[in-house]
Amino acid sequence: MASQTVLTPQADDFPRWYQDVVAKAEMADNGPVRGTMVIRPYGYAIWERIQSAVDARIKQAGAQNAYFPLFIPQSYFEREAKHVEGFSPELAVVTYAGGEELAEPVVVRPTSETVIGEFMAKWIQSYRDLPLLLNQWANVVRWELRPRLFLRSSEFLWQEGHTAHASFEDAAAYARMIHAEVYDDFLEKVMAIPSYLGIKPASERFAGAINSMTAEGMMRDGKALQLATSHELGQNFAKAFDIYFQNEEGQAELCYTTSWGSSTRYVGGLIMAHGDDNGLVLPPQLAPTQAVVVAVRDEADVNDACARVARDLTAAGVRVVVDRGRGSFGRRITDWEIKGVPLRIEVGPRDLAQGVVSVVRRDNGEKLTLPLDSLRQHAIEMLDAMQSNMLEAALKFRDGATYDVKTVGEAIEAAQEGFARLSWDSVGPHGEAVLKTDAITVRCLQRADGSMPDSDTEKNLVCIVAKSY
RNA sequence: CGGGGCGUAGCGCAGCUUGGUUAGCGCGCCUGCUUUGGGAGCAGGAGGCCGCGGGUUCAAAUCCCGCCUCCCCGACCA
Repeated sequence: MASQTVLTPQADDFPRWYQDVVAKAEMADNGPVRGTMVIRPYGYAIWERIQSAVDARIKQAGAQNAYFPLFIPQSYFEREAKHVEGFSPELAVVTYAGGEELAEPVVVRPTSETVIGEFMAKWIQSYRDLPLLLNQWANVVRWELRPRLFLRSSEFLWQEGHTAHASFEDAAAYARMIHAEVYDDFLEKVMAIPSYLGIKPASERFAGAINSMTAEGMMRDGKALQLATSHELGQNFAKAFDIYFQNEEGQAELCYTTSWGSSTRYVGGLIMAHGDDNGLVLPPQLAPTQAVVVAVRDEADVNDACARVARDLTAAGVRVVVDRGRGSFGRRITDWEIKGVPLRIEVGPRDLAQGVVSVVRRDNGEKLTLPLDSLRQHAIEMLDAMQSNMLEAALKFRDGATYDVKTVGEAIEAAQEGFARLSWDSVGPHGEAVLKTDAITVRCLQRADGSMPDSDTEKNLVCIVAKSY
């Protein structure tokens, strides 16, 4: 009966809390090879909902799904100097297969710009073939030194978009559109995570890009997490892979390409942006189970009533499961809380005698006693309210922990508990080096009004600096 | 790669200093009964190449040598 701490409190040890949640909510396990991850059914169900929401937006943006191979000839990587330089340290390379040494080693893809570039060159002949808008859902491998489940694993799942365009302007506009209408829209509307959108300073740019955009979310411990990224690749990959098209005058021109990606890291962000000391808190739109109907006791009347409630809510489009009354009540509801299920509907003999049920909201703990006949409508309203409340709460938390400062010294102080925002001119490459000694980085550059700059050479930019995952 | 630590049941650990024959504890798991409105109680039970290899000894989880692993802190990334 005595309630003890099930999870390490966030304030005691945030990383430990994170591990506890991942384990106790049955989201993932470490794989047998260091840095690999087993995604368990509950974690995968969340990922599938993320995937479908992101995929729908990608298709809305006009891109089509395709699939390219896991194995890439090593020579492809060597064609783009910056790209090979950036990725070499984390490549997994197959040198032995089929019982013998391979003539040319094969790289396990860490990202697919190179293979896809090769095929873009083959498929693009004329300006009529442009823009070419591709996306793939795949696994990628980056040999990580410091792996953490969902946040940084040696193998992870993601989507990577790759496009080719006839002009710099068209490529830039498309990458920006993806960033705003796929990533930011998804993060805000579905994940309920507000993010700072901006461009990366040169030091943090993708290997081979001319410009990298990012969406930076704030976690509950005040650290930053990069949740998505979009790159303008200029003509770098087009040159390396001969991606030419004939223009309307019949002359050969190099394409401009983009790439953009987001991954299972979303799940880590979800945990850390919304979770509390009782576990996960899932935005209703992402929750595999939106409401659990908990039978207080394992009795026929109670179970029958639970089944009726579940049927009613399912008919109204709510994702429901019934928890029949086996095992102690306290244990069961604690488990549902750890899993972050948005609504808990408790049905017991005392409720039934009065024709009511008790409904508890996961995000704010609000508990209501509602008549059975109005439950359906209230449940839908509560789910909607919770979805928008979570975004508001996250926004308030983030804004409250973002400090406007003047100097690098003040930024270091502010970054101990949140984000610091200051003029980019007062930081620059030298300031970045100073910040780095405190494990703080420039997360992104923005215009003073918070909008996305055209490039890092724009005047009067501000930067957001923080510790990060 | 440099510094620090760990390896004993599914998980978390004790035992090692001062060797001693059936290797313990908590959680979890199985069976039964009683329970069930905030992590239930009792009883019974299953589960171990004590990281690997060698050595010392009548006897090694324990002492010695070698190796391996994983974790934590300093250079990259979705």
